[in-house]
Order: sequence, then C-alpha cells, then structure tokens
Amino acid sequence: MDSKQQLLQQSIAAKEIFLPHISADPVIFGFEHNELKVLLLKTNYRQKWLLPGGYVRKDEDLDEAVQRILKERSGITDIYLEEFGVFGKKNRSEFHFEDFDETLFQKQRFITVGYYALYSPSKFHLIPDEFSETCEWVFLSKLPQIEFGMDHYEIIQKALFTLRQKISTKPIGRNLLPEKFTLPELQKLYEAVLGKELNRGNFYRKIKNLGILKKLEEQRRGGAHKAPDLYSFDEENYIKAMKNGMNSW
Amino acid sequence: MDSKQQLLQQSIAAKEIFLPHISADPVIFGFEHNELKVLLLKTNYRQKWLLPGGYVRKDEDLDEAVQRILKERSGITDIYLEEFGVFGKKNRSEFHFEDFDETLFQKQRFITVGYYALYSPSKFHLIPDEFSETCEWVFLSKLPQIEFGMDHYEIIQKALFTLRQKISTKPIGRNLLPEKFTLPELQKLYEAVLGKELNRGNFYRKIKNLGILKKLEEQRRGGAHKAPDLYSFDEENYIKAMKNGMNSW
DNA sequence: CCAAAAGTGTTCTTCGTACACCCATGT
DNA sequence: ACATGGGTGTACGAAGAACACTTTTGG
Repeated sequence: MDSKQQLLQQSIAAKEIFLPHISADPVIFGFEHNELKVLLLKTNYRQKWLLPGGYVRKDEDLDEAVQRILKERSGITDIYLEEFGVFGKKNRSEFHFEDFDETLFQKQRFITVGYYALYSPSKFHLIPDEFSETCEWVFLSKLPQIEFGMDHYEIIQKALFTLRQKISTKPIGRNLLPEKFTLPELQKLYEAVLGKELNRGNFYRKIKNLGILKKLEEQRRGGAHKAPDLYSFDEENYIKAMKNGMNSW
Repeated sequence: MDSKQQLLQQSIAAKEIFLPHISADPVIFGFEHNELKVLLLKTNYRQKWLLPGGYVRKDEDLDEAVQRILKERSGITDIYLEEFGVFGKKNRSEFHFEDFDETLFQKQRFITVGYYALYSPSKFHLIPDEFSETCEWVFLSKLPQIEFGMDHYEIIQKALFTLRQKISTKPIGRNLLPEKFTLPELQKLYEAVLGKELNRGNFYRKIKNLGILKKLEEQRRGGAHKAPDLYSFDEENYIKAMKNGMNSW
C-alpha cells in the first residue's frame, strides 16, 4: 500500500474516531554524546520530518491523547509531558497535503497543542508506526539541515526555549541520565540545555547544595586521567526541589 | 427573547462560522483598592459567572480570535494576551447546557485555550454583549463566594499562578497602573500579585536598580502625611527589562 | 613522572534581608 | 508638635563569579 492510499484509508476512520481541528504534538528531548536530540518521524508521504503528533479521540481527555499518540507512533510509554504552547495560525499546514482534496481528514485546519518531555533514549526501543518510515533521534545541531513539514521546526524551537526557562527554576536530569552518572556528565547536560559553558567549581557547589544527589561508593573507571565519582539522584529531595524551585544558573 | 431562545439562535449561526470543539478564554486582571480583580460575565442563561470566552472563526488565527472575542464580549481592545494553558478534559462542561439536546453548538465538547492579560480598568467602559447580563470586575477575594460555570474557576487559578511566575522574572505594572503612580502603589500591586508583604526599603532599591522608572517632578498631594513622589515607566528600559528578565522577589 | 581531568578551597563582589534613621505633611 | 507614612542608609549574611590549588588516574 503506498503512502497516499494509506492516508486516505486513515482519513475515513479518523472522521469517526477523532475530534476535528485539534491535534497534539509531543517534543521529546534526549541527551547523548553531550548533546541534546529530539525524537522525530519521517513520514512516508512527502518525506518530511515531523513530530510524532496525532489527533484527540472524541472520548478521551487531551492529556490522555498525547500519551496514547506518543505510544502509538514511537513506542514510548510512561512519560511526563508538559504543555508549553498552542499553535493556531489558520494556514500553518497549508501546503502539507496539497495532493489531496478538502475531504481528507488530515488536510483540515488544525490547532495543535505542544507538549515537551525529557526522556532517556536507552530505556526503550523505538518502533515507528505504519505511517512512518523511520523514528529517529535527531541532534539539535542537525535540525537546520533537515526538512520539516508544516511549522514543526518552530514548535521545537519554542519547546527548547521552554526547557531553558524550566532548567533555571527546577532540577533536570532525572529522566535524561542513566541511573548512575558523574558530575561532569550532569554538567554537560546543563551546558547542552543552556547552550553555554558553566564554571566547574561553581556548578559542583550549587548542585551539591541542592541536596538532590547521593554520592555512590564507586567511580567511573576506564577513561583517561582521574576517575570521577558516581552519583545517583536522591528521589525524595529531587521531588522536593521540583516543587520548591530555586534561583537561576 | 429569553436566554434559551437566544442560545438556540446563536447555535445555528455558530455552526457556520466557528470551528467546532475549540474555544478561547481570556483571564483579564485588573488592580484597584490594592487588590487584584478579574473580568467576568454573568450569563443570562443559568446565571453562572464565566470568563468572557468564545469560539474561533474558521478563517482567523487563534490569536486573532481571542482579541475579537474579548472585544465583542466586553469592549476591551488593544491588549496583549498571553497563552498560559489548555484545558481539555472530556467532560469539563458536562453539566452546563443540560437543558439542551446534543445538537446545540455550545453543548459540544470544547477544548479551551486560556489567555491572560493585565489591564487598567479605568481606561475603558465595559460593555457586556447581548448574551450577558453584566460584565464586571470581581475581586479575587470574592471569587470563592460566587458560582462559576464549568471549570472556569480552575482556569483563573492557573492564570493567577502563571502571573505569579511571570512577575518573578519580568516587570509588571505598565498595564495595571495609571500613567503616573507612586512607589507605594507599585509595591501594593506586587504584594497583591505575590500574595505576601514586601519590605519597603528593599523593594524601592530593587525596582530602582531595574532602571525602568522615571521620577517625575511632582508628588501625589491630598493624602495624609508625606506626599509620595510620582513616577512613570521608562518605555525603552521597560521593554528591555521585559526581554532580559531578572531574578526573583 | 607528567599531563589532564576531577574535585576542593579562597577571594571578591553582588544581592537579598533586616532594620534604623531622617524627611515631609496634614491634622 | 507629632503621628504617620515616605524615602534613604547601613550592616550582615548568603550566594554567584572567577580562579587557584590539590588529588587522582592512565600513559
């Protein structure tokens, strides 16, 4: 079945099941090789990269919808998503389905709700859905070089901006790093999100004063030079710090 | 024409003009007598208080929609609105139109987008639309005593929370205070938003260091005791401060 | 033993907090 | 003149910024 046939078929079912005009788009961030990456799908149709978004069922809450969509399109489950913006320009998807007539469900005007989340890529196996060729992590530095459908690049930009705001008041890392990690690794994560270098000494002191870390009785061996200490997050204090907030970086 | 007839009539036109399932609700904050207030409408139908929300035309951007809605329902124009949340529970308006059958446009499931803004009430004359009995500023302290339709109380709560977050990083007051104002007045505004008292001396120093104020060559006469100096905002620096942000209170 | 990275300590400055003091005005 | 609120100054401590120093490891 080619991709156009596939979309037409989906369209018929969609009209029954989903609310018209409303969609949700999750922006999932990951961290690897000291760089941030985003989860994207390359659709069979038109070969453009898109966020793994979808539609809202008539009988489910919006929150439930995003969770389901993400699961169906990528295989990711159990992830905390946070709304960060609504994209409602009337012609935001104008040229995306130009091969189809107006009866296609997917072609109608959509107002989309953006959600973002942080997720550790190692935790699961990506499974693209039937409409997508690939489901891939794409590094932020590569984004300007790939071709997006609709306004999805803009959506990612805003998600990233929101993440930067967030890191200034709440701790980040619990979902992006493995169980055990080193302080230099955590610092690299913060630097990747903020897009600037941080002073080592000051970072160490500040993060330790937050009290969200537990120092383990082991080091990460294997690298050249001094072996760094391993840490894990102190669940209880981490949750407290999430609520209370802090100052800035 | 009674209120039920009115709603039925509106329903017919609405199906032509508006997108289904999507609405926008503006939460407009004002400041008077050292207290915050919110702009609300009391609908003819069912006598519940509601935000002055409405629907999105098929041929307008979402941003345009909120502006138009607010203008039509209250008379307010030229105001900067900022999205703060989406409310999409499937049964959020379940009991609101129970006197009607499912064909009523207004009764369908709506996912609503919340916008908030700050506005100086003195600047305009409130004009309720034809569907509303009154268009009124209601003080925050009175909110628990009035009866809201749907989940609009919850929406206001989140708007207020967002405003508190915002005041911590960006200056506030430009839209909420008259052209000329005194530092004690500004401080009262901050205290009202934050819900706690601030130290006078520290507030003065901090706000002055922001450089967003212009001291005028006059005082506010008439009150008892010492006449306080009048200030106005320095447009240029205010806008800068809006962009740059600052620390916390 | 040395280079390089990890971890700690020191100093300076900035900024928030608390509070004291002076100033101006209407009663 | 004096009580009251407006405006300014000061002293202390916490926290950020910059940087020096020590420690540990692999080569």
